[in-house]
Amino acid sequence: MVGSADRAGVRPTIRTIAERAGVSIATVSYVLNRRDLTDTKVKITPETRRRVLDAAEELGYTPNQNARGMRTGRTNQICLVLETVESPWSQALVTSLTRACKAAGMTLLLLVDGDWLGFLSRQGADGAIIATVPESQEMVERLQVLGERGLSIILLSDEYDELPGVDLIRQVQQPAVDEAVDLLTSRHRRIACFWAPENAESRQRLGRYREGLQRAGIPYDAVLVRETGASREQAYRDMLDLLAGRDAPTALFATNDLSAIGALWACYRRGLDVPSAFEIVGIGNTPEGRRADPPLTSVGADALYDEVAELLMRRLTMGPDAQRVHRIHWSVHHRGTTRPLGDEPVNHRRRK
Amino acid sequence: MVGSADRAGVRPTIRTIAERAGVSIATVSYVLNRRDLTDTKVKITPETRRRVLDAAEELGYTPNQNARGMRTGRTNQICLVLETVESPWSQALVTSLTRACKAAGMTLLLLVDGDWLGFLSRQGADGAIIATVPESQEMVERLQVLGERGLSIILLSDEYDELPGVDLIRQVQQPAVDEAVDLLTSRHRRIACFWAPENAESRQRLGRYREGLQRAGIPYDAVLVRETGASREQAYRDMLDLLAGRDAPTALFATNDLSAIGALWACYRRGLDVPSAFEIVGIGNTPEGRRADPPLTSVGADALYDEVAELLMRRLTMGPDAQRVHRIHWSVHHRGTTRPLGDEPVNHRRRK
DNA sequence: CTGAAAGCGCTTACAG
DNA sequence: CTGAAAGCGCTTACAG
Repeated sequence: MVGSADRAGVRPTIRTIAERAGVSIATVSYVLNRRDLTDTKVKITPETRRRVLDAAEELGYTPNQNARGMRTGRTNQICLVLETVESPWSQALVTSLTRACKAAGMTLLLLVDGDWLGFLSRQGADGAIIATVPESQEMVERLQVLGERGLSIILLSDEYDELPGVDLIRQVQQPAVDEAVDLLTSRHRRIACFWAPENAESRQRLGRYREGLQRAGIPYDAVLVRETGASREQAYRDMLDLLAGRDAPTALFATNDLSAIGALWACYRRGLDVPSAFEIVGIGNTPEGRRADPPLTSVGADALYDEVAELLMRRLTMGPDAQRVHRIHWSVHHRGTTRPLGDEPVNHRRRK
Repeated sequence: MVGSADRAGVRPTIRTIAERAGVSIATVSYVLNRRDLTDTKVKITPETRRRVLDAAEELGYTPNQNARGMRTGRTNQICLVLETVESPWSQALVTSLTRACKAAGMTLLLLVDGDWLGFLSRQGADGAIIATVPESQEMVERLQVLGERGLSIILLSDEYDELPGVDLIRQVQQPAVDEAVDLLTSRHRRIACFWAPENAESRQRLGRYREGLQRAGIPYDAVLVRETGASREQAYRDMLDLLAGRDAPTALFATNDLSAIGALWACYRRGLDVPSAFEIVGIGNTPEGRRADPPLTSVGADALYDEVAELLMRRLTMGPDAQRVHRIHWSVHHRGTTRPLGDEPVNHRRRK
């Protein structure tokens, strides 16, 4: 004697369970949400509880998130918005947040290059980490509105001093970036720069490179500056090209870790030892760079990824507080692709 | 004279719009869903339409996806379940699906290593591509139930002959893998193998390697077989180690493209030319491998990623059809890390 | 100890 | 041309 809800193709609801267990839907809801165990005002006999649980089990019941979300306003979902999934930076963020969400019993949803603002507007998540740059001022405003309506939003951006309604993670990059450039200019006169024209941060870093050269009295040479993007392969090719040319560089300032890694292979391919014959500095301080051989010297934050995850969890549990702008200071992480500090300058190889 | 819904922190609903525009909520819904333009039975005067649209605009209205989803049963979301976001294989899938979803006006959600079954059970998406192996038989059964209840599911797996309720994409790997092994054994006697013990497919490929050696009468040498995982870095180190040892290999059969790429760098670092002095075959036919220098010879499907995307869209628009098992045949993609076919065998380098 | 009922924000068949 | 009303599947304050 099966009810209509037993037909294949029909999802069981709490009503189906209630019928089968011979109780009201309220009782089913209480049992399923363990309200009878947590709230002293709700009392259910163990026997009723068992019947409900058994019925749910037999029917293969799973709650309808849409209904639940509409009622409670919560989704138990976190949204991470990424520009690409291919950068080591994104991957580190995914790793940190996956761990944090799992521990908190939440589901992490990645949104790559899609209509994330629409998704969030439609109540897709309780919190969001925006690791892509909003394309327009209007998007920023809509983001703020969402934040003011109660969505926990963390924006990773240096573009704004503050943004009411959202948490802003600002990275104080410049001092450390300048320090890295100065390190190279103190040891080299032919320093290549790899950058990504499509990336605003990379453009700024190119600016720091140029100013650094100026500080050191080194003339700017356009040949040494290559648009590699954030690509191992293009960097590899450009580096081969540079090394084959006359008056080749002896060091590289790469505006992202991936292009630094690509350059590293090119050095090996040409039999150039790093760091004794060639020095490389990357930017981002990514796990990927740390795994290179030798590990990449890189400018970046210390523990950005975990800090983001921690902030999100705090917001979700405690709500916003006064401190909504978070400054993360960068530093130079000296590793294997630069020689130890205090090393005397190498004799600059001149073909002339 | 602002209504209560104008307060900050309160989302406007169609009711708010209706009040402001002086119409019923039904009219608002019709206008917002363009029913008045598409359904001849619904007629709204242009003037009313304008009033509704203006009110929605002023209030910053966005539909509540939970309510809409509960009513319609649709989410307009697609879920891609991935084991990791770091493999080139995953990335290629993300690229293809992002494009397809965008074109179809759907939102692609990535779920990495989370409770994807729970997410799908709770009606999180209209369709799902499962590119991770379900951990238990029970999960497979739950997946089938979801499929039978109307969720469009595509499972990428060779573990099952068929799975009622879901679309199965099976990859016919073996003939092509054997062909690649035979190519190497016809030219080399010292052939390394890089594999990933945690990966079932990789384990099978190791089996094909061993059988291939046997076919060619080449003794199995455990020294040449390394557990590199799917990691550039570990493969790089293992390859350096192998090349430094006595009786070094002259070719590599890598069970995934990433480890093949890592080995390639190691060859360069050691000054070994590829493919003239060392040949490498990877598996996966990934974009990442194609971007290597030289492009990696790799065994894999031709256009797997786009085919998956296309199948999904077909299911979403037309529903399931009789053909629910899809076989994709692999082949050997000869590129730059192997010498042209027909080349005479190289003289095997022996240190002895 | 349990149930009837309201209501979350939508969509849509139906009535005017 | 437009509106009143039912109902999607839940949760929860309230009444017994």
